[in-house]
Amino acid sequence: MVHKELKRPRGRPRAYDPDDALARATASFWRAGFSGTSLDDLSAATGMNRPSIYGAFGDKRDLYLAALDRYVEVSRAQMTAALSDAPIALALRRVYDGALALYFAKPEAPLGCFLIGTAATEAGVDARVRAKLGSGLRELTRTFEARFRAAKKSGEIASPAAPALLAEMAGAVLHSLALRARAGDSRSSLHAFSRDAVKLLCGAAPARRRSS
Amino acid sequence: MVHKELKRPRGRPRAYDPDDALARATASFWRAGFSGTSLDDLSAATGMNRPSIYGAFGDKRDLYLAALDRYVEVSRAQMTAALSDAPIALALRRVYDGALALYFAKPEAPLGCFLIGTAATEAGVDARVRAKLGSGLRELTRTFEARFRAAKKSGEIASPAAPALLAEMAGAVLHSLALRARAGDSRSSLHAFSRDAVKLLCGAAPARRRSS
DNA sequence: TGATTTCTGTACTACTGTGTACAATAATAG
DNA sequence: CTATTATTGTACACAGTAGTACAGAAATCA
Repeated sequence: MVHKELKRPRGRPRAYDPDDALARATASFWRAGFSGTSLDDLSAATGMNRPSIYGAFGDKRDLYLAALDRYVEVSRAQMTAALSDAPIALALRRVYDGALALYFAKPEAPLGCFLIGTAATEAGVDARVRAKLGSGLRELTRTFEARFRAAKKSGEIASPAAPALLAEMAGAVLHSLALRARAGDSRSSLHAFSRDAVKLLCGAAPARRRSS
Repeated sequence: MVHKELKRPRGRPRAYDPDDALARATASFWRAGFSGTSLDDLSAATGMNRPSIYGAFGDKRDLYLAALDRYVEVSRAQMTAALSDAPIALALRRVYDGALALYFAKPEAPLGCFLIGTAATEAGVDARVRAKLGSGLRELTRTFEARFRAAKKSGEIASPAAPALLAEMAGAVLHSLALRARAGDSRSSLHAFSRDAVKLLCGAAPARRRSS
């Protein structure tokens, strides 16, 4: 963001940063869901007045869909980074640690995963949300599967289970962490669960570090 | 329709069956969530007019909390029945099959689990909902754990993993099924996943599977 | 400078949603 | 039959909500 304004557009400049505003709108939706968040809430959170919101993002539903897209994109990037350049067990631990850091980012109330915490409800009435939720989750599973496949090939995995199954199980653990975080389970208990789950899925033997 | 009434109360008789009305209200909330369901929706679904709803259940939030309680109660009964009097692998398959039957009960749109589909969102803003969601999920895990503990004792389980971990994993599979059902995954793919997961958790022969 | 463009802020409309007042209704009790 | 009690149905009050019209403001362009 150093060299940003190469050419300023014609009219009055925006009083907000679109990406920052979308992040703040996401945070609002994250807390209360789509239906539970009003435009006044969004206006207060983003600092934008209503006409600016409409001008920038369209109506409330468009804004929510944009927030979903952004979340999926950020999650994918974070997960890909966590999974690369590490033994499978460490990689999985990094994925789960990163997820928990996100789910417990706000100290006042645990949020869990944005998709599970808000899109799952909206999926019941909005096919577009359901499609985004489904594709987001499936992509996540595919990413796990690719990593398990590689691990299997390189002999990291003791379990005889197929990579596709291990990927679905690893995804299930992530879903469970997300849900239970929002349900009020303690971070430490979820952390412990994630550690044990990794051992179970990757084989009880420690990958490259002493087992604890 | 008419049961044997012991003694009719004094005033004008109710035009509705409270338990049936609660079930119908649950179905409405299930589709659109708490905030997405209006009192007009609830009135139409239950056949009760608004004052009758207030008289019978209190306000909208009270009604939703009652729906949650009812759902947890029904789920517990169904799960307990599925887990009893069967080898662990069969018992787990019955639990998952029963869950999928519930999640896909409506042909027009997959609903998934009522808790995950609606309470997870509301938990972000309502501590009572969060508490009910949390206790409901934990009780479920405890039920799994008791069954795994018994299975371990009787030698049904090959895996060296602790019953508590296996229970959390079995719960995670259930959470994942519930979520993915609402996200639009096919029933058959979820059924296949549940079967393979049971094999993995109960320590049966490895499965060769393809991703779908 | 003045014209043009684009965004901002206020105010407003139209609608939806929750909760309630009150009279009518349908039963029982004496 | 009359009094009493509990529920129903209509109608309404009132707040919240989504979306928009329009004038003013802040920039560029010629």
